[in-house]
Amino acid sequence: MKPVYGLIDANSFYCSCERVFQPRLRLLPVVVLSNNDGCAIARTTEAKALGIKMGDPWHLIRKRPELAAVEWFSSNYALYGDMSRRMYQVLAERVPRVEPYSIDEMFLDLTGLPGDLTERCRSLRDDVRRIAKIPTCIGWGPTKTIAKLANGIAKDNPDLGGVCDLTDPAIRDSYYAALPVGEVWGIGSKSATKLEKAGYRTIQDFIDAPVPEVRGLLTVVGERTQAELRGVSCLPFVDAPADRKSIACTRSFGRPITAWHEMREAIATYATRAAEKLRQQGLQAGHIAVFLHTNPHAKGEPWHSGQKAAQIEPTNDTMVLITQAVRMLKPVWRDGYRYAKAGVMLSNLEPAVERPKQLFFSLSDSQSKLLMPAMDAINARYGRNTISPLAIGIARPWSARSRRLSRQFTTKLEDVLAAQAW
DNA sequence: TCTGGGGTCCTAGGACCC
DNA sequence: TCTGGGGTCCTAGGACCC
Repeated sequence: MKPVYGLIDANSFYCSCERVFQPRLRLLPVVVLSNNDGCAIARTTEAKALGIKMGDPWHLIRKRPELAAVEWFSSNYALYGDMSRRMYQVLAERVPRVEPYSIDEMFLDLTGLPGDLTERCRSLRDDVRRIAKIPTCIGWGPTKTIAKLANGIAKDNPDLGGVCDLTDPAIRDSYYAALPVGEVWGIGSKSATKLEKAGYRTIQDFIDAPVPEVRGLLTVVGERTQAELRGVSCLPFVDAPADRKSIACTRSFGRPITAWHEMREAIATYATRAAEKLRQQGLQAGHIAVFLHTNPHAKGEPWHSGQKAAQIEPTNDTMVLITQAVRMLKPVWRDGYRYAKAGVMLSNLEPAVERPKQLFFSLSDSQSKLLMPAMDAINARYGRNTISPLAIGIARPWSARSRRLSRQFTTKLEDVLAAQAW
């Protein structure tokens, strides 16, 4: 049976999440900003129409007079993550196999489903809208790459009613001839430029290019994309998420850090957060890396960046990871610079199982086995950092800005909307 | 004048994605 | 004053080994 891959993707997902609980935002231009209120990372149609681009630095563009009425929000990941879960729920109850791809996108296995696919996808879309309150588009075809393309076409052509079927090769060809190769999933700006220089401008040009040449320009990755566009499925449906390979916590600061004790706090904070993520996923890390750097955009300001990494005895203990991270940080820190960002990255991940290791173990090993779960339980119940190592500081004046954060409408009891009827 | 071949593992860097 | 964060995969090159 020929496979049919579908891709459902939320429209302006973060903005749509904000609109669910603030109906006044309907029809208004809305943007959601990245961490630290830095860049625009989600825009509604109305905001796009005003010329706001993905990744535009907000502090630079907000001064434009025509943007005065734009509603903007800091990222509220607790809300978006929960809305994503609801979206998944609706789909999982209606489609045999759903593969989450990102926070706002899911692949659907539509192979062999009875009835008219267009009707089915329309009603899926309606259900997500009605139950999870999120507007979406759905595209489908014989490969994941084609499904992605179909989804993009549905987004760009409102007259299609939010769905696009690229099963028919003749219909595909008409789009292939008209669309630039950079529209394809997996062809980024660098690859698009390479292809254009070699004379391949449209998707059709790319498909017709000799395979060895594609391989030479874009390696096996490009070769695979080309095959997928030809209708040969190379990217299978994945039922279970693959094992994580790395976990990171990196942040820009709300203001530059110039003092060692603040940088130490920041790294300890990131190590703490990374360790929490490790334990949530039942993993431990055998490799840790830290980095810091000054502001790459500040012309004329002295630049410094540093990084250091090391293998460690596999652990997911917050205290151990803080100690290691700070130890790694010391040699890369230099006085006299204005640091803008730092981070902690953990890799060589493995399941956190009991295993015989060092010949000499300390008492703290067995203590932390009790302490970490207790800390996690308390913080899960009463909120992040209800209890935390003192190393992460108390006030954290360097932490990221988040000046217009909406409420945690769905995940925090105090933030739930109240309705009154009488 | 002459200086092997083949394999593995690790890391850094680049490109991509959302 | 203020320009994100978190992932994946691939390749090239070096170290090392026999």
